[in-house]
Amino acid sequence: MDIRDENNYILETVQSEETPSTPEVDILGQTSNPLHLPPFPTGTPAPPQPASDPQTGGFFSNILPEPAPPVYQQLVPLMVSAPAHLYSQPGTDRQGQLRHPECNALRIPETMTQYVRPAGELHGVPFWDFVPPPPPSNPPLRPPFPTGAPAPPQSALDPRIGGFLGHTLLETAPPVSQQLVPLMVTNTATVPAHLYTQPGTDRQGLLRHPEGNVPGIPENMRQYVRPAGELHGVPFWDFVPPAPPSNTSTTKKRKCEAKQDEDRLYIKKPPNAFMIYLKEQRPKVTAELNLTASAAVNAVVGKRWRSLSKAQQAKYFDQAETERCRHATEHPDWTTKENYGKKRKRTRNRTSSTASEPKQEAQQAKRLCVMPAQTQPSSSYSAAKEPLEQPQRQPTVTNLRYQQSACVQLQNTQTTVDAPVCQVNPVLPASRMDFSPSASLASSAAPVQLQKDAPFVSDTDEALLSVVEQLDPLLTSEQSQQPSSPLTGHHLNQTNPASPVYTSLSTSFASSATFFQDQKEPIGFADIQEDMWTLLNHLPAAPQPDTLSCPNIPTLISPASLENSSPSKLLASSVAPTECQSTPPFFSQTVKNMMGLLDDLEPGPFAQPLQPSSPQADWSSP
DNA sequence: TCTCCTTTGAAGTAT
DNA sequence: ATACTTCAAAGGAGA
Repeated sequence: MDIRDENNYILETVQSEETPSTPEVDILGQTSNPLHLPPFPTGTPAPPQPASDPQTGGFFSNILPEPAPPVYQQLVPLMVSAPAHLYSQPGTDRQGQLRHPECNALRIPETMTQYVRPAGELHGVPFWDFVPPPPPSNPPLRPPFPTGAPAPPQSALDPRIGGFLGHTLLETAPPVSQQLVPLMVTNTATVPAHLYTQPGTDRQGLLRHPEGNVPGIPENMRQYVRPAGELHGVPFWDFVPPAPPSNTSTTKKRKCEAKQDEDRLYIKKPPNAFMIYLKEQRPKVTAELNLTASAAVNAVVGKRWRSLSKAQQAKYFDQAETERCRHATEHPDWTTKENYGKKRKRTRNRTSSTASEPKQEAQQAKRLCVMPAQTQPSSSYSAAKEPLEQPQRQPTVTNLRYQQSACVQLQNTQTTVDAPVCQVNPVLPASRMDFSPSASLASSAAPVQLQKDAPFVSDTDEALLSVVEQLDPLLTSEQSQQPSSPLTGHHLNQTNPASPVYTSLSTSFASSATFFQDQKEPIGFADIQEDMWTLLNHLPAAPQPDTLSCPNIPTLISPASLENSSPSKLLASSVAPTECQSTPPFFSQTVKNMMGLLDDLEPGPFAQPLQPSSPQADWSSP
């Protein structure tokens, strides 16, 4: 009789007979289906398999006796071997089952002894194997395999651990320093070395015992393992805690621990998105700007990072997430906490030194908001900040110096479309902007907004950043690459450098234009478009351009359509959202046109600095 | 030789 | 919950 007949026999038996529920067979719920990966236990019990599993045709364990492999094959020993107390702590029993008082093992009921036979011992705990069922041709002398057995434990292909459990653990798992959870150790770190390999094969290319097909434990790893027992004659290992120091005196113990701490492999943090970007951009910036100082290079890269769109940054966030997952897989127990204090000298020195206090304050202040004194009436300081976030430090005499110097720098610094070091109305770069209509209105209507990231720079910071700005023509060109584009910082400053709308427009327009020139996908187009329309609808009437270059849609813009048309109407009429959404290059052209319109605009309301006390300024009425 | 500088983001600690 | 701190990379500069 072939296997198909055997399966039919078992299924028929399951369907025809009401199988008794025997919850005592905790250990017997292991699937022995050789087609499945061996469900090596990891200590976390999986929910029971539903009895109506379409794949198995019934409760899993009901067909267990059928595919149980002969023990001598040793192919999947763990599929049928499990510690009886797998899911219970000594002295407890969630299932209310009888247990051996010493080893906490399940007592095998008399009626079940015919199904199992000893397989070996691990840590003195007996393991059992299923006994192959009788030939199906005979009438069922024994009752069908009882239901109610638990589902198989988790697969050994735990994504946190990886493929070959024993191999991976030996390489990456830290020594287990205590045996408080022996079964956890056993379940995760004790594994038959040949679990996933056939005799004579080795996916990992490990040396193996010619008979037991066991990978040789590397010499430098022997200190971390010790024999745990044998199943079917196959040795199992446990990770062991590092050998305790021979001298137990506290001092020597600490020294030993310190030594071990030093010797322990230092696992670095996985890089975040910016670090990946930094690593990628650093050589480019170094070459382009002929910079050698890493600090300056990093500052440039930081600016470029902020100028990226969310979509462009997403690539690096994805990479960072991948790195993070890989890191977690390789070092499942590692946390960033382990590296704390390893590089703390710098901060310790800094905080302990009074001489560096101004710099500390400058560093601290860089995280805070700045309200420039010279470009903003002093009386408006409180008014400006009142409804907004309060700086963490009042402008005392000490830090006022930095505040003022920062403002001097504002005038001397060639303003780019990026957020300057210190600006009247800090505006987020386009990449950080919320392009929702509400946010757009809010940003344009209440532009005087204290921004946490607005730096509060020191003299040296200023000097460095000033140099950086001068040394980074690429950034400026990147953000206003088009020679025809009027949206250069210089031009905007001529119009009104303090205009928040212009800053916002320049930032968002330039970034949008650059973005859409490079972007192959219309990511976020609708939002940006909406934002631009919102802003344009609040612009004053402007001299009409003679022509509107829009080669992609010549029929949409006729001379007639230009009559009595505001820029917003022009754009609204010329740019159909759905059309643009599918044709980003067209939108890019539109952005250019919008820039042209902006260029031709009179200063209008921007001639007067926006009063911070009137956040709901009506831009449509000059 | 060691620390700082400089950036952003993630994660930890402190309040 | 929020603010603050530390670390990840890099290499020159300065103590």
